[in-house]
Amino acid sequence: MSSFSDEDAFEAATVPLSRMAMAARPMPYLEGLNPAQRAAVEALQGPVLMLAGAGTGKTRALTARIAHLLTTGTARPNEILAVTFTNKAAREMKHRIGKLLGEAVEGMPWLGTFHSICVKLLRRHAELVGLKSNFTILDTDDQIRLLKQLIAAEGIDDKRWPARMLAGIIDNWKNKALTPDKIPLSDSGAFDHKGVELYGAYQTRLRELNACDFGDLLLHMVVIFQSHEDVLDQYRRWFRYILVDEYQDTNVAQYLWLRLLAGGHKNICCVGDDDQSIYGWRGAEVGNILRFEQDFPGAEVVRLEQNYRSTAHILAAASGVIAANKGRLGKTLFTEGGDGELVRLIGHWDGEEEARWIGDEVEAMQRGTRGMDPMGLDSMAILVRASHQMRAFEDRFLTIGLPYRVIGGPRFYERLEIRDAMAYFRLAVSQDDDLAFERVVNTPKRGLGDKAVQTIQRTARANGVSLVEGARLVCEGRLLGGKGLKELTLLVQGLDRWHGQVRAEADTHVELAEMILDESGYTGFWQNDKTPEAPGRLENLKELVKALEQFENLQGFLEHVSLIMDNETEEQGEKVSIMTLHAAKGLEFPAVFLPGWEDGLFPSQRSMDESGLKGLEEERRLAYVGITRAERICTISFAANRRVYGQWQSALPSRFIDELPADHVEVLTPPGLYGGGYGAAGMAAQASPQMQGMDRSDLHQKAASADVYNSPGWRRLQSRSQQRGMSMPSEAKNMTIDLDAVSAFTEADRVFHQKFGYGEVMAIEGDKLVIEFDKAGEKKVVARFVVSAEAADDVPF
DNA sequence: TATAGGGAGTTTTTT
DNA sequence: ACTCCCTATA
Repeated sequence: MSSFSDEDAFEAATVPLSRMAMAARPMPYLEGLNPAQRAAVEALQGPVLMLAGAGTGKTRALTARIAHLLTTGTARPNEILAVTFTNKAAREMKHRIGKLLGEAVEGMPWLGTFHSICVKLLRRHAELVGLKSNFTILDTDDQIRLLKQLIAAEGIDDKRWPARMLAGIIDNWKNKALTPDKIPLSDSGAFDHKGVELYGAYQTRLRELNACDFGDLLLHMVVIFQSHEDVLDQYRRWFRYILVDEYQDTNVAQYLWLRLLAGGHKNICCVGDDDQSIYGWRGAEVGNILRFEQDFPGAEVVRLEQNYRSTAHILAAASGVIAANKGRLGKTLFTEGGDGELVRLIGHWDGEEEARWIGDEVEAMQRGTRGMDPMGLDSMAILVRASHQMRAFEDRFLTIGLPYRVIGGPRFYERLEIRDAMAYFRLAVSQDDDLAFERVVNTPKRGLGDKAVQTIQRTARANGVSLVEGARLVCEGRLLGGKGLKELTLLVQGLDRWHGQVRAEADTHVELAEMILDESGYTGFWQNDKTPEAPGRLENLKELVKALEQFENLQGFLEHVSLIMDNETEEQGEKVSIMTLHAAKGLEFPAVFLPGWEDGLFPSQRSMDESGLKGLEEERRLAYVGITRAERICTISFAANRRVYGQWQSALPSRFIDELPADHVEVLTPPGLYGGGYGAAGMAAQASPQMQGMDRSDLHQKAASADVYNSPGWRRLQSRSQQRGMSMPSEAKNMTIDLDAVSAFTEADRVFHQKFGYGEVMAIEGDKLVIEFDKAGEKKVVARFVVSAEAADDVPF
């Protein structure tokens, strides 16, 4: 290809041609778009904010927009910068663009996550921030280990000032695009007044190691763009059209990065939903999306409000909750579908019963119930606020043999065995990788403990060489004793051999990887391990080697792996999904269960304590995200009692429950309330209320015990149900709300509690009683859940 | 050097 | 209650 004018000629000839082509070329991707989506697709020039409510066909509009840019000849694939947050979203988008345009579309090289795009850019310009282009990317573990060393070097007590904390502080600064010299005075007290200094030391150390952490990928690029106008200009011309997904999740660094790149042509289209901003705690700034019109004057704002996912009742419930937030851009979701089922609300005695009920309900829905078609387990999901809530469900589902799948959890590449294996690969590629050496020097056990490692470090530092070189010197100088010396010599020889193989490219990199894991003794280490996890770990190692096949060589693999490996182990089989609300964002299920709606748990107390109203509003958005995941059936539940950190605690229903619009909610009666919950009547009712063909109001009449009904939240539900013409259990209605429950007891009283049985009052603390139970030990219990022992004797449990 | 037991922490999570 | 991490101890 001649260096000039092929491109120019192409350009000159194709502009008019492309116009003609535009008229002629079919645009099937426009078909079936609603007017708002179509507007968002066709507004190609200038800044556009696409406010896309949950389930409004955002990805569809976004991919159609890209197809439109390409089909009309407005941009070529490599001129479009399209950014997502996760690899999954990037893959999905690639896939869908491919489908829209047929196989003809050549890969979009600049469609990817913020991080993967920044890595590509940073490898080109690494020298501008003092790195070499083959820098390594540290993950959180490496980061902590490094910081620990720096903290120790400063002589700081890492008990009071843990490395994790410093890592968090530094991450926050990086999220805000603050380099060590830019930290505001107000932050100077951070980490015992040593934070800023340590941050500086950390950055220096990273540079020495030719490494950077995840935050640096963005930060370095922002610094480069800010200080090298020529580089910025180059990319401004290069990326003629910019698209951003999940804009409400961008942090300051990402925002600056985008603004710098879009600064020239301002052809930037940001897609997002301020109501689904749930990542404030990791630096996301809702303000970015709220400010878009100020940042880009004259921006076109398109609202996608027609929802294709949920029934009208579900949308109304979600809208009712989110309406309590202030400072929203405002959207009104609507559907052309039917009302569907009311959102179901149910209170339970405790968390175990809640899990039991949901398990039964899942099975009932699987069979088909109340005239509804049977539903596959894949169609159902349980969404919890915090991962520890999953346990109750796992326990329950295990006992009843209900297949489930937990989404989330540790990422593949974060697993111990994967990281160990990677460290060996890293060392084979580059012997300068001190962090990798530290990681594997005694894994598997080689009798090289702290003392040996210190000797190696001292030797390395004294000679100004890497740890591998230091180890070599230690071996030559026989600075270690018998077994350790022998093992270390073997290790160094192994490293040299593998490094030689990498350079010689004698074997395929897959064979080489297997050889390294084998010869290092790492595979054998897990084969000899008798813990139950060992087989799984070996399996993971196999998968790692398999993943290698997709790359040219080890180097290529290492460059990308930290950014692209994720949990793509697609388990087969029909299973109910259990995951956190955060993990559920972007997903949808015909039936969704939202358990644990209790104040303190959801909204999370910690979130409210730490971030006040802002925190509460983010929790509310989380509730909104949860409800809008449901297509047809949405079931919200709460428990009056729950074990928290080993202590039983009672809680009130979530304040979000009050915000549900009554007209769209149906209050179900908890089976556990019949006949005391654990007696025969309770079990019978609980087993299958629907199957027995009982009307709910019949069941209501049978309710006997109703402590849950004493909570203010339940009383609000009660009055609401009555408005809706439902009848509450007569016992519950007549039950007096005994606000002075505590005063009914004195120390040494014999009492009875439904869950813990008989016990003796030891002390009174506020509205709680400290009770020494005969069987369950000492517990702190809210007084109204306790009756005197004599009274209990009269009730047949 | 390996391991048992004390102590502290315990929302959410991507890259 | 449970887990992780560190330290004292064999």
